[in-house]
Amino acid sequence: MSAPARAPRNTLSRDRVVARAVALADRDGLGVLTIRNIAAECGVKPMAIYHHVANKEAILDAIVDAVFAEVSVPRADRPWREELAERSRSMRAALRRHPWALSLMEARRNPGPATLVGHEACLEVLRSAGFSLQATAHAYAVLDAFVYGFALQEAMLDQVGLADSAGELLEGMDLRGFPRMAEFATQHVLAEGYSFASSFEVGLELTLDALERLRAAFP
Amino acid sequence: MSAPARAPRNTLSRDRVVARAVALADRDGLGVLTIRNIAAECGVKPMAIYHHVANKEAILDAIVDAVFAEVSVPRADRPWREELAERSRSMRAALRRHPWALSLMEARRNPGPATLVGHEACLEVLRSAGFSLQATAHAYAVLDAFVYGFALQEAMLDQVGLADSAGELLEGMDLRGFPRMAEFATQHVLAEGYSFASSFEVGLELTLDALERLRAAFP
DNA sequence: CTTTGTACCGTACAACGTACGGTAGATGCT
DNA sequence: AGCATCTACCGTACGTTGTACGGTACAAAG
Repeated sequence: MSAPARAPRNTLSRDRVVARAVALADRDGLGVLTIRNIAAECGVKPMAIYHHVANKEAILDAIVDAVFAEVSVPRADRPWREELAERSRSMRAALRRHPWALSLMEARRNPGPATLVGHEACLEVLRSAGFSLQATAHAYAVLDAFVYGFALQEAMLDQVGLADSAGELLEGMDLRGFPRMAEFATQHVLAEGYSFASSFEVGLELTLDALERLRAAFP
Repeated sequence: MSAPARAPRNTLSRDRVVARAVALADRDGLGVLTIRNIAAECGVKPMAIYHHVANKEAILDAIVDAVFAEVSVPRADRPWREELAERSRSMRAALRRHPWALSLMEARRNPGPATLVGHEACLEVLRSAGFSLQATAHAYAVLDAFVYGFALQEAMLDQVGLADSAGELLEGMDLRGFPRMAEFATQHVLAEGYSFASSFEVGLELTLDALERLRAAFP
């Protein structure tokens, strides 16, 4: 009789654990992201995980940073507006691929390398474009607020089930007493070609316009 | 011998459970928000909770709505810009009093009455101010994105320990290789009178300016 | 004084994170 | 070749979680 199914050696590594954890969260949500499930996803028994990561917190830190690693890093030698627009689109796309990242981000304590590199690059772009320290602070705060906030709203809308045929949303929710929401739902949301996402580009351009004004206002 | 310490009747109610849960989360964070702790906070044994709420999910739904209930509701018979500014400030303040609310919001499935009332009022304000349905959709998305996103950043900064004397932050973090962050930290963050919060008013005004443009652009 | 309904409680269970110690396969030394 | 050592994976166990199920005591009603 051979030994009872021990995994071959070196099936695991910190990076593999993190990658499988990301895949698991993408597929089934944060709720099933348990050490036992991650281990199973890696084809390994639970306690094997702990030889590659300190604890579950470290995994959460790592998968958040993995999301940031997917975001395009802006370059200071090209026009700041296009670079920041591209990074913003890229960030929103990443947060949409990994909707669990937002609720995790808020509670993380340790930034992680990809996060830091991204911050550094954005600061470099703004400073190189002639934003003062004041203007940079305001600009970065305002732009990130828009991107994070928009992604958060998209995540919330997903939950509330706008993914379902929006007609059903109407039936399920009782809109008596909410005439404006009813109007909005029937005449706008249900209209041909509506998508919440379309507000992103509109808002992004307005926000970038605001940054221009910020640069002038805080020289 | 009398019975072993049974709580007097009617010590509990759904509202009391929710209120104690909010207080507990404010004091010690989401991590300790367990049924057992909530029960203790209410002076009651764990299973008593379940006679007033269906399950923990229902409590989470309820405390999120409790936060929204603290936010000022804008009035359509006054200037839209001031009303929405006031609501935005009020929302940010509420999310700062209850920083756990943001991470919860993303995953909530059932809006709750205060949430719905708030939405209705904002739509009413915009529509009454002459925003078209298109403009209203974009405007509401952009404004809420800014407010939620700003609050999210404030929550993240709290976690990363900007609350500590910012000098310590610098020592703890290794900023070699991140010259712009170093510059930013030493010359701006550490400067007299710096506060991240000051970007809120700046961003809010810019965002409200953007709404004006939106109204004109989508008639 | 009994009946009934409601509000609180005790116990139990499956699933969680993880401490602790064990074991097997690879590697290095002689 | 034989042995020691190191490393990577595993089994067991403990405390804590949400909550199903059934019990119990108090209040009101008849």
